[in-house]
Amino acid sequence: MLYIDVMSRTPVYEQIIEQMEKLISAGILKEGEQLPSVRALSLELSVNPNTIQKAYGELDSKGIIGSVPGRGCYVMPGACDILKSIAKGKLPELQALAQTLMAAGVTREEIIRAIDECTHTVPVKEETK
Amino acid sequence: MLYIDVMSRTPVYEQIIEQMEKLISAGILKEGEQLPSVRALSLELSVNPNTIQKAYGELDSKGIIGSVPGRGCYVMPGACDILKSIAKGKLPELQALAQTLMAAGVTREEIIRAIDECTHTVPVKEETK
DNA sequence: GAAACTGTACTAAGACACATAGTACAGTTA
DNA sequence: TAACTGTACTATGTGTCTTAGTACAGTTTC
Repeated sequence: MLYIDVMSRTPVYEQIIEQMEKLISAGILKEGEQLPSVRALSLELSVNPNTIQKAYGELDSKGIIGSVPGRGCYVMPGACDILKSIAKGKLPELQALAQTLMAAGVTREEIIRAIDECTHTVPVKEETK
Repeated sequence: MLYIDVMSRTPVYEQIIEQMEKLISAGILKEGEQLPSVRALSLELSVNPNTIQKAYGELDSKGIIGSVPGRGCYVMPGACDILKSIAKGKLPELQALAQTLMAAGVTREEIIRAIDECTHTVPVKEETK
């Protein structure tokens, strides 16, 4: 379900956050659905329970998941809306990258073509098997 | 000439590298031109000379600048070409970001509009959120 | 030649984030 | 009661980044 790259410069807990958010945005983890427990996921990913807890804690503070002591963690209703507004907040990051590329001589068309290339093939919506 | 954000998560030496590369791409630092000395820049930016040396060392190993012991560091001829090819190598990074945004519900048009917005009006400056 | 610059190469130390390890406690469920 | 759940805490190890200090060799200028 999740894949951890221990060699990556991005911390493990952030990788977990990013992938959980993608699963929720994609509808693979539905609103109201229960997440794997801290201990179960730590075993599955071979990381420390504290690392999972840190990831879950941040998702909780964002309002994306809700934690119920004794019961478990659940995807909050409205999580997708929150994720979309967070995503819009990341547009400046994309703008900065685009600016860097164009300053180095990459053209607007090359950038847009690259975006179209990678987003055409993503099967987030039509999934009827 | 350069601005360091000590609160940033990106290391100081990387900030120096990025900004030097932008200055070279923009033609503000021309090929063949001499860079400020390690010690002078360390005083100007209030960082340790070792930090400057680390930045210069990486720029050197990329072939963007050349170091001559006793004389100084100079922008290498062909630096802009190298920078452009490095920039093209960063397209996957931009693709990944675009994919994340679109997976969260941001539309292709919103992304392209954001890119056009920032690249039309901003010359070479950097804008950190 | 001397002085003042240049880049370069070390070692040592501190700060900080990340991750692991272990323990403990309270709430929920079967 | 037993087995799960989240949560909190301390301690420890590790790696990167940064600073500090020293030293050496080459170049330039006077």
